Amino acid sequence: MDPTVSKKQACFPIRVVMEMTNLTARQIRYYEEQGLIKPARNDGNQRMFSLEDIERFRLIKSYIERGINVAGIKTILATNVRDS
Amino acid sequence: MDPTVSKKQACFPIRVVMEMTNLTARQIRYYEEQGLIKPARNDGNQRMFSLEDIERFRLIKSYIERGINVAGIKTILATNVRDS
DNA sequence: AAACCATGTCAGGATATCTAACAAGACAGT
DNA sequence: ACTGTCTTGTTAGATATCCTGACATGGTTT
Repeated sequence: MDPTVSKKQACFPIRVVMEMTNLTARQIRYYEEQGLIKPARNDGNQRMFSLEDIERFRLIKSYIERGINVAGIKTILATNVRDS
Repeated sequence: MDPTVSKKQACFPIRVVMEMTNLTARQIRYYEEQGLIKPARNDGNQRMFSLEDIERFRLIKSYIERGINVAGIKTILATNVRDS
């Protein structure tokens, strides 16, 4: 009865993701451009993010803060993630 | 570690609520206008809804479908809800 | 018939997001 | 020191979304 959001449900616009991750829109788009993440799009071509995406951004951010560059993160995520 | 959304966190724009509730934007705004619900607003004055709001809309919708009018729903919700 | 209720629809304006481009600081290699 | 690459900022123009207010309409009540 209580409403929930499944982890894969793409229901968050970029602004909310910015707030939830403390990343800038520029960073979010750049990480996508670099293939670290592939958010869904709505009919108007606007990015829509899931909780899984947000979790991934937090991971990315923690790696960035540890000084790992995008190429490294890409490799780490590729080997860690079972994309079903 | 896993990301979650608290029930009171206002993170859904109206379009997502439309999809999640099968209500029209007109209905959503009308129910607010009638005092059935009071969604948050972001800095740009756009409505931002929480999971609690969505739950409330589902409740409202079920009453509407049972033929109860807005005045009746208002009373029901007012007596049922403990607004902390 | 007149009034009211709930919703649709439209217009004009404000806000949000998109892509593409250029700028710039940090850092690496030469 | 120079050059190139990486990451992020910023800006511009276009598109998408959302806002309020107004009028329209079918259904119900009086």
